[in-house]
Amino acid sequence: MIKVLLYEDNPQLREGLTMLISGSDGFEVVAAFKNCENVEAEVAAFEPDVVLMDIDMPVVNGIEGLKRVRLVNDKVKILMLTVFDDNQNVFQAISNGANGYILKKTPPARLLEYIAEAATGGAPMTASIATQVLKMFANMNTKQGEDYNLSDREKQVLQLLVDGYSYKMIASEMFIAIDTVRSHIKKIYEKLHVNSKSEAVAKAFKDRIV
Amino acid sequence: MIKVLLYEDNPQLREGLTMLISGSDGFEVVAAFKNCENVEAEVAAFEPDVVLMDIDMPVVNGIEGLKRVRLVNDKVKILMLTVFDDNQNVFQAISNGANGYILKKTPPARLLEYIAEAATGGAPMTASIATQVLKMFANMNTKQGEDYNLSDREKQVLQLLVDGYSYKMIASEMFIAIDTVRSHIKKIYEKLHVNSKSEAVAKAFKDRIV
DNA sequence: TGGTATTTCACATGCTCGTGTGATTGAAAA
DNA sequence: TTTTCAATCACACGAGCATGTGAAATACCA
Repeated sequence: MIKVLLYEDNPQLREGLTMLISGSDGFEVVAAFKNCENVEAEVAAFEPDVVLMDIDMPVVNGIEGLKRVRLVNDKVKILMLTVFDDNQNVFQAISNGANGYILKKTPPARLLEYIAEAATGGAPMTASIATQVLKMFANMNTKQGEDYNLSDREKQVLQLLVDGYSYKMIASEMFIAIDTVRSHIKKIYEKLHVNSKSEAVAKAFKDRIV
Repeated sequence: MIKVLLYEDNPQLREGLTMLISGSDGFEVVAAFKNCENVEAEVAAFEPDVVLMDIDMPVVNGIEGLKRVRLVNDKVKILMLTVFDDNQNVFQAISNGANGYILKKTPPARLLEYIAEAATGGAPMTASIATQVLKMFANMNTKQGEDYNLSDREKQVLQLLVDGYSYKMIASEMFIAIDTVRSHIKKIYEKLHVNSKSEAVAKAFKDRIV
């Protein structure tokens, strides 16, 4: 028996979902609330396997509720439920440890499958959400900045700069004269269009040169 | 009719998959190869809707094949196929624009569903993979650095340092004396355990203070 | 009410950094 | 073969930065 705890502000939908879930073999709604004001206590009290959490709720919304639960409980599965596949919310939900993210327009039979999948450690997602997640993932690892055409030696110097080395330290680390370090750094500044050590370091981080 | 292009080094499995897919209504294997040596040309020639790409192949593996296709074609759907839900490969595949990632142990009926889902823009994933993806996502956004107990004023100064301002510029920007800037920065260095501008900037980036 | 932390400012010293100018070597490209 | 460029080193100057010491006003907490 999969125990479900439900958060949904719309009374009709709350009723409907409760009837759907509790009316199905192997599923049971242990409680249903209209917002997350006391979500920590409620999760602790009812010990659900899966929490179905609407995102758009008054007073305390679903994302906030998710955060609150995760502060004290990493085990319970939390399925976010929403009308829109809004980019920002998806990101927020996943970053905060949601186990799945499904749209309200999901057909009832599918919803039950998703709940079961979440209960067994899966990560059910509506197709459009899954696509979004992959795209976000791909994007955030693609933006390795422009190629500034740094030579190998210049890259080494920049790396040491980023690691907090002074000119003197770089010189001894690389077995070259301090004036050579200067001349490398001068070229680096030209190529990065900066004119100080700290700007170069900042740019190295921003553009993922290091 | 969904046109599938298949890459799989194992002859038995290649045959089996071809028969399964081509034997199903609405699906057709337009060609099958044992590695990705000429994947760009083959994708261009056969114009498949979905590419089924094994990861572990000799000569040119699936990840490399994925990269090659994505250099010239962002439209075709690419479904990665593998025996292991190996963390590194999943990450690589998704970062390089794969549309889905499924395990070979997937039952035949399910495989066809997944292909269809990929063709219509979804992102089919085996449950264990989906879970991994969410965890990776959650982890990479959780490491919000320690709290160094910087005061508001100190945070402002640090922000300006990161943006490449000199002491003089910070002073005029904040309407305070340059010596005040110095004293703020001295405190910042103490709190961050650094002793230079560029180290502070680096630490600000690393620990997401900015 | 007194300790603590923040914010403000001042003066001084010495090292670090940015820049200018110039030179040599060796390897790769035209 | 000449040109170009990366890498190396040198000297010098001035501005910027790190640090030390000291102090005063404000605010908050116990």
